[in-house]
Amino acid sequence: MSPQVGRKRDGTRDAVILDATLAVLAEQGYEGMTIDMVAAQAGMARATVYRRWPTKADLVLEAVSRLSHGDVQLDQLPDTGSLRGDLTAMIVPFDDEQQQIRIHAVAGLLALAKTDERLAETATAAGIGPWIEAGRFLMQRAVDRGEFPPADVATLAEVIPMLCVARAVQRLPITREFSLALLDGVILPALRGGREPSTERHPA
Amino acid sequence: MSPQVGRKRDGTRDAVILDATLAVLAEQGYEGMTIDMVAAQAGMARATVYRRWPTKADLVLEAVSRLSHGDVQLDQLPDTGSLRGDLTAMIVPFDDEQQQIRIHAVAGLLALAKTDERLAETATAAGIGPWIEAGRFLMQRAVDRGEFPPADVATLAEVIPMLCVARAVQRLPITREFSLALLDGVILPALRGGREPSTERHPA
Amino acid sequence: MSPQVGRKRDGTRDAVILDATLAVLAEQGYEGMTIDMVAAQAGMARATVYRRWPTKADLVLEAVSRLSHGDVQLDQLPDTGSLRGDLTAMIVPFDDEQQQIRIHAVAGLLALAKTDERLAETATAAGIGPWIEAGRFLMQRAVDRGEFPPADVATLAEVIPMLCVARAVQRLPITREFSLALLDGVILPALRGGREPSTERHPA
Amino acid sequence: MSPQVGRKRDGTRDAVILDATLAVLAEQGYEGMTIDMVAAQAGMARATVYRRWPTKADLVLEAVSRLSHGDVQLDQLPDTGSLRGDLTAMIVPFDDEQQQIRIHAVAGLLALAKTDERLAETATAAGIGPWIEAGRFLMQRAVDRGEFPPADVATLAEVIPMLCVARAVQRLPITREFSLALLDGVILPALRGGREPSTERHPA
DNA sequence: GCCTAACCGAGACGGTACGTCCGGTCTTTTT
DNA sequence: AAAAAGACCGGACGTACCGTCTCGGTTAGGC
Repeated sequence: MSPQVGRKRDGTRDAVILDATLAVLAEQGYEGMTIDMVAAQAGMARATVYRRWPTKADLVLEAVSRLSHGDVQLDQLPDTGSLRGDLTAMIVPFDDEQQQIRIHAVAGLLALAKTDERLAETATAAGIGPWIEAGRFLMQRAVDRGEFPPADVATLAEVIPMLCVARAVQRLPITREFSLALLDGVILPALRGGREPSTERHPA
Repeated sequence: MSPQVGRKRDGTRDAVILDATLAVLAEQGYEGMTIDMVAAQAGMARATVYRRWPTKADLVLEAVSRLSHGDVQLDQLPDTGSLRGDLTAMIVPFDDEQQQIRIHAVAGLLALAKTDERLAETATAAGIGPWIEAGRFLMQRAVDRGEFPPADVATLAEVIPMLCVARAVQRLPITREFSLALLDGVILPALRGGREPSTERHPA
Repeated sequence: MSPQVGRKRDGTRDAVILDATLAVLAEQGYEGMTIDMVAAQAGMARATVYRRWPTKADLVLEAVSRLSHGDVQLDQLPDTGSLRGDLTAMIVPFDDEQQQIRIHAVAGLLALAKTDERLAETATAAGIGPWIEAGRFLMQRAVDRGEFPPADVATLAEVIPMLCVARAVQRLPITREFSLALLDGVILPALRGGREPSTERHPA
Repeated sequence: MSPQVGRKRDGTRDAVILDATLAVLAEQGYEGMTIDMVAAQAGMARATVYRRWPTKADLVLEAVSRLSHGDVQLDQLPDTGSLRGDLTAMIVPFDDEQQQIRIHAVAGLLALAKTDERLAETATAAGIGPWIEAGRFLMQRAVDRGEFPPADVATLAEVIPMLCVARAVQRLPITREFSLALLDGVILPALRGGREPSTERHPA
């Protein structure tokens, strides 16, 4: 169809630009981020960025979307035998700097949700959706194998990622300790607590 | 001290401007909001806005900060006898439009958290801080009177507000059903579950 | 008729304001002049200025108009016997600072001529009109008594004032030397030259 | 030297903007002129104007400065044999509309002379300087060839241009008749009159 | 090995919001 | 009622950024 004559677009630049976008986004937030900053960080011209993504929003959207590739795959999830082990194994690598950028980028992106209709559901979904989905899968597996009684797994799976993003918005560091506190203070107790409303008092 | 000469600043206008700010912010997000829009909505000149707040960020910051006044008071919290009753009573009024604006304004403000250092801790804290604090108080009281075993109340109290904001960011409505699902699916089960790690399987 | 209750308007302030206007106008020009500057220079509030003159243009107009009062009167013109003596006598007092302000104020006022229709003919007329008129009177008298042949006195009378203003516009000082050069290099030669076109060469 | 990378600035736009500036300036004066008006008149964006001239004053300054290009050249002055013929030939083309704009623009610019130090000598010099210089050249030539006795040519050359500007300030039209009246009523008589002070009466 | 089309860097351009400043009006307190 | 102080409305100024366009120069392919 397209004879594809002429110089080919340098495909390797896409990734460089997206990385630069994430870096600037994490540091400056959406407001403070400038296409010029991204281009400078990536070491190329503004036009090269615009040739690939028509607007700042598109650029940021794809940059955050790419976060879902390559790190969390449902078929490579840990299987330690207990949910706590599984989730801990998943949480630990989030200590590295790459993941810090990831979460802070999502936080920086929230600016757009109100402005750009398309980002409404996509933004956070792309950034932390796979994380949520992985957690949901692990929890459901634990329930299915009888480790816990039936529970509102879908809602529980959102808790850790969302509260991590909330911390990022407040410029607080996302430490493993914090994630583990959520795990032991909210997720596991909730799963142990089961679905039925508690009306009787617990035994003193 | 100062004998206060000259025409007095019309103090009632501050509130009008802040209300207009919240309305525009909730509808357009920080990006889409314009000082002109706010001034037009408030029915006054741009300069009148700038006389009070030097920058758009300052204006939005105070608008959201004011959210913490007048609606949630620790000494007027419900006391129904059970935590579920208390939290339900607190959740229900959040159905009204004023509270919708409040939450959506916080969501619209997140854009700034990365750009403006001052907003880092203040933004969310001012918007939903009192809400979190009230929940924490009610939960602690329930634990203290033996309704639940000891728990990480501080963390649990953040869950409902944060996830509501997260929904607002995604342009989803904050319904009472959603809040109650969080209550019954996360908070109460977690409190019932207690602090100790569960290692044994639950009885089938 | 008017019972004239309340505090009386302090009539002395008008002159203070007008003097301040001239001073600022001469220094800053019309563009650079601010009502605030005038009020500060006069040591009173802006409103006090506006109560007397509705607009900046009116204020400046009257300030410059007042220049025509009190210093040049047709019935008190010098009469030395020769035109050169008369004009020299009239020129000399223009060395003082008051007259410098006068001329520089006229120059500073020119800004308005294009903007404000009313100032079109009034502006320069008020500032230098009496000066022109006095010169015209003296020249006509000299012609009438036979000191010079008939000449286009009306036009000649404009030359010195206009070129002085032109110098003021260029921020050059208006010295007596300059005025005398005009007198001896333009006015008197022109009057000597008479009205008839010169076609024959002058005798070497 | 500089390899001139990037899109080239459209050089033709400078002239369009300057023409628009002169047109608006002549019509509205400096006060009434707006960068938006100029941009609209020139058919381009405000930023395009500001990219070339940082301030309104700079723009107007250059617009008026450009007036000195292309119309009065010392090596193309008329040579009719008599000074009156030369000056008349030079005056006549000033009837056209382009020259009207020129003079009125200079008049409109005078507003700035006091505000902007740079305009002090440049403004009028650029607008009417070449005109003055041309007149001075023609007069000096006439004196040199013995058409007139020695005279203060430098001062005389300023008379016609300055009084024309003065008329423009007063919103009066600059007609050929007016210029000729100056020529026959001031310039030529003054040249005929010569340099020596007249003390004796002219013969009846 | 050249031609051609597309790429790239650099920056002009249109448009729009920001935050400042000033002219002119209005309000409050003091004299 | 005038005066001092200053809030208020309206609008222009000059800056910065977004997204588009244009320009030289370079780099693939296809012939």
